[in-house]
Amino acid sequence: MNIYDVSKQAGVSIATVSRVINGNPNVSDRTRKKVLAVMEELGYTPNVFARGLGLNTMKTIGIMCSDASDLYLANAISYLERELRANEYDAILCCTGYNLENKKKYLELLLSKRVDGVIMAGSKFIESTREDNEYILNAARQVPVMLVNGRLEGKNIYSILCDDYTAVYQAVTKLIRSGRRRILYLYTSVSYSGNNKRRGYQNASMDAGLGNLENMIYQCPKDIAYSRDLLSDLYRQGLKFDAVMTSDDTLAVGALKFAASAGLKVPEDLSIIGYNNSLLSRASEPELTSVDTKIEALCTTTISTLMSVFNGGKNVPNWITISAELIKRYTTDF
Amino acid sequence: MNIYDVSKQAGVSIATVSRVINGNPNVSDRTRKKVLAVMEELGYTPNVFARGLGLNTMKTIGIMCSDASDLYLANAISYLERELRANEYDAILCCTGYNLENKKKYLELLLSKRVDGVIMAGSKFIESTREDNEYILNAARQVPVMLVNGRLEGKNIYSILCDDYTAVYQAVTKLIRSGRRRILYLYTSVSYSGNNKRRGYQNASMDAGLGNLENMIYQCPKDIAYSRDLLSDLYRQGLKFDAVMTSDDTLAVGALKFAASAGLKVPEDLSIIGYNNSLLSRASEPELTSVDTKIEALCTTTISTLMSVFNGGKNVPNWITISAELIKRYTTDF
DNA sequence: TTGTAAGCGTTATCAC
DNA sequence: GTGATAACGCTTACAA
Repeated sequence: MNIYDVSKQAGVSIATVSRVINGNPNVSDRTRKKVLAVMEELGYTPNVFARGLGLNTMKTIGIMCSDASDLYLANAISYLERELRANEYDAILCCTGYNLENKKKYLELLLSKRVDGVIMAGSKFIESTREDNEYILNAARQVPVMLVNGRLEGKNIYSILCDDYTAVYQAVTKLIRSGRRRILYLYTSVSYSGNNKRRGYQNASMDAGLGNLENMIYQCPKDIAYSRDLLSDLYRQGLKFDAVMTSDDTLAVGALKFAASAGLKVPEDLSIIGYNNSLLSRASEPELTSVDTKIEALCTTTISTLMSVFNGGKNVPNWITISAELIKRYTTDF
Repeated sequence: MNIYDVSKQAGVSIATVSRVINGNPNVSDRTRKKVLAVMEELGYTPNVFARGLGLNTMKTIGIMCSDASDLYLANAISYLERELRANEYDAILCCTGYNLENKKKYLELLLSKRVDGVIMAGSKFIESTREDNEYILNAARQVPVMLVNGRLEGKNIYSILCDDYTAVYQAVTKLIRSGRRRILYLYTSVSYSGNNKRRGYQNASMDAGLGNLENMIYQCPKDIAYSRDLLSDLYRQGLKFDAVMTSDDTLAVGALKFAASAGLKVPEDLSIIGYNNSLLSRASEPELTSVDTKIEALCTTTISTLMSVFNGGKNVPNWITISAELIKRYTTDF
């Protein structure tokens, strides 16, 4: 069942059938209807491989993410896929993990599959040295590369991010204004986004005259139990703190568990702010005040930008920032 | 840059180059090395579209899921993708939502993309009438269809599921043995898996001489607040219950919130059991006793089964069941 | 508006 | 072992 069968049955040439398939206007209505009818009758479906060969594209985008089961990334994937499909693109999913060599390998793999573009979801794809980011710059020579919540300058590379700096700055400022003085900052990892959050924390406390609080900053694996135990340890060691700002809801839930175990009241004795406004922020008790990082807006913007690139749009911005929003719940008293 | 360029440069025919690419043993070591060297030198990558055209496959599997941001499905997707990639298959992700027409449309779409197989992740693809499942039977005429946690009999259809019946039966039996008599059952939706859970609940209470408890069974949207409010309403209306068995951790978290608001102690006044052993079961306070439904095992089994089908394996079972495991935490006192 | 024919870059079947 | 060469099913100039 191919284009020849259809053309024969419809009494036209394959070129005409092809025109009908591709919506070419240079076909008489009568012919178009006839061909369409035959296609329907024969249950004909164009062969996408042959099509890909001729057009050198299969309208497919590679989505790379470190871990599709991560709450934040799972949401991102869901939105990205929805938007891609709305634009008639398929999404090939590629979970890379966190190892650089694997990320390189998988990017190569996607390119060898001739995807029309690559989306890197999450901040874990940008390394600290220029050399280690070379693989992305190289990829961008072949197809547009979209960084959802990552930042890298380069031709054909587009960064769409949340304004994490301002988000944390404002959240911490609110904590300070509500009377908190010893605010702990817990973060999971260093990345462009991670650095911005940290800067937001430090600048907010500097601007409020509390110093940069270097000794109030702690890294912690993205794990509830780790976070809880880290805080318990610090508490036992005598560190005083009346608030915890985190870079992820997971850590905030850990802080909540620490508070419960230490007999601290939230938010009276300990205020806590989460990040990402994930499901966790509504599952915990009390529910977390958290920063909504606007994943959906990030994703829709990513895809619309990508489509602009495909449509040859001039002046497509390489760097788009979206504002976050602080969602107040019950772990803060402002 | 194509196979002709390589063949010219290497001084062999394209047939030989093709043989090298495809690991055909009928090539002398000397020639193979030569060709490999030229491919390397020229940075040649085979064109997957041409390849697909010739082989009529691009080693791609369509993964359908209702919602990639759902905790359970996000995990499933993550495992499925990992296993597919380990077998050198790509995964095209397709989030369908819950509407039947959309599910049909997307399945059609995937088939028109000539995927080599379709995986339906989650129990939401099987409808209650034979007629509404026809679209799956039809698809199975073209490619193998794998149902992860769904059940449908048919040629070329493979169901891999968790033994939900036994899981719930045993969990409820434990509740009864620990002294609970008025056990509420909260479930999110009817499906093959949903029915089995419900049967497990009913049979356990029947077998324990507590009757079938028809009036203790309630449906509730998969939402923390809904679950909390439903229980609050029932409680206010005077319904007595000393335990809640749920079909999903989300509902169990809602039960926890209800307990907190009603001043009920967990597990003393109210025992709660969640389902799926998701992140939520560790984020809540106290942490949920929950049924681990072995998603990973389900997914690895799904892919290994699919590979057996591709390899022409005879006697590939159409129905595989995996046992769940009850994870005891702090919302039960057994 | 329609048809002819030349690609597109492989794989696979023959010969040799 | 290796090389011609015919598929594979489409798109797209170029002609008519």
